[in-house]
Amino acid sequence: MKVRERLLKAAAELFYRDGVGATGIDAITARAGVAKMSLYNNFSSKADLVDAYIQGRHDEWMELYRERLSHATTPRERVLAVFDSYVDHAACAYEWGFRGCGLLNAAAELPMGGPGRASVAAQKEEAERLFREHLRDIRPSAGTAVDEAAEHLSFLLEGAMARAGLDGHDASLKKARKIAISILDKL
Amino acid sequence: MKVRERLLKAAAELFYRDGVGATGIDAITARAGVAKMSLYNNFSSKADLVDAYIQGRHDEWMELYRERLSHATTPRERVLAVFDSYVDHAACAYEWGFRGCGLLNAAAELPMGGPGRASVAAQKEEAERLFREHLRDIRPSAGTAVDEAAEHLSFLLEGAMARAGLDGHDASLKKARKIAISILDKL
DNA sequence: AGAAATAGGTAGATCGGTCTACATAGTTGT
DNA sequence: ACAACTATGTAGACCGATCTACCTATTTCT
Repeated sequence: MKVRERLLKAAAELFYRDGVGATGIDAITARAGVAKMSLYNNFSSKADLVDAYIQGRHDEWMELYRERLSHATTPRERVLAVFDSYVDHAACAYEWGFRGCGLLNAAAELPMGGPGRASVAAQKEEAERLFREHLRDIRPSAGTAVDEAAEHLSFLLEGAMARAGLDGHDASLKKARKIAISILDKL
Repeated sequence: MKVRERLLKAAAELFYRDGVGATGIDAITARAGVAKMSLYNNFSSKADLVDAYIQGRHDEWMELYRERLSHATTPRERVLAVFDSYVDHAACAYEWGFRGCGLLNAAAELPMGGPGRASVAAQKEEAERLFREHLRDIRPSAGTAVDEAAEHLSFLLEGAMARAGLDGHDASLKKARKIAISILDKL
């Protein structure tokens, strides 16, 4: 594994487990088994590494979602695939101790105007957009009702993830999935 | 205003705006207009101050909720009072720049086993408990349906707060309140 | 008088970031 | 074939700044 990948992997683990601010450069390079200069040969700064971490988590989730999507046959299953991808991502984090959505946790530490928060916001908007598209396949005639339902599902999912992070397990996420099913039933 | 209150007020502003880890004690004492030693005369450590900050935010929210509750006449209005108290708390934060739920943001920075995370989790459980009690007044006969609806509302509310924090305004919270009304209609 | 708060400094660690000196491996020129 | 060059990485010292926490001597308030 190349140096840059080792750095990203080590940073991802430590940023998620201990937080961005609490993780020092030395801890990252030590865990990656890499010289400190190698970090600055691959990233211009710690902030740059943080941005790469956020982008990496987004890509990681998208891959999990696409995998779920490929096995979904109905629009309803495609809606639930978003929930399942969140559960899958939570399962990935179990080995380091589940602490909720890494993107939301990182955003909580980032300053208001920065690119990191914007990336996290974009991921949440994308999840809502996926809901909206699949819901439109279920009820093509509905207009703003679909938009509201997509927002509803997004809030439900993100709230369950926040609660799950506090609890340290994904039970809330699975309950939210059940609630989502009953929402789809009433749609 | 006494020294301890000035410290708590300054800490609350800086912890919320910049995050817990990024805020040094010098910044807190400077903003409070207080000597550095006064901090350690009133709090045993920064971690102790952080715990007091979390407790203070919880109390602050509870007061806003009780104020809303005192003007609610029906169980349905008491359910919505929880949403309104969140909107009220968000409005308090506008002068420093709204960044979402201060408790969730703080929890994102706190280690897993500590008392801070437990306090935050307890606040979220309390909000869900309030939902559950008021819902039970609406539908006393229902059993697990009420529990599920309370969880549903909790996830909806927390998710909307998370999204609102990323957006920097409380529009999502107000949309979640509308969705909550339609949930109550279908109950 | 006595308690509480003040200003300011100190200790010791850690932070992000830079720098030098050296090792290794692959490529190039002759 | 063999030396020279380049790219990449390592180990570790080093920088100024900042961090938490504690200490002392002085002033303020009741």
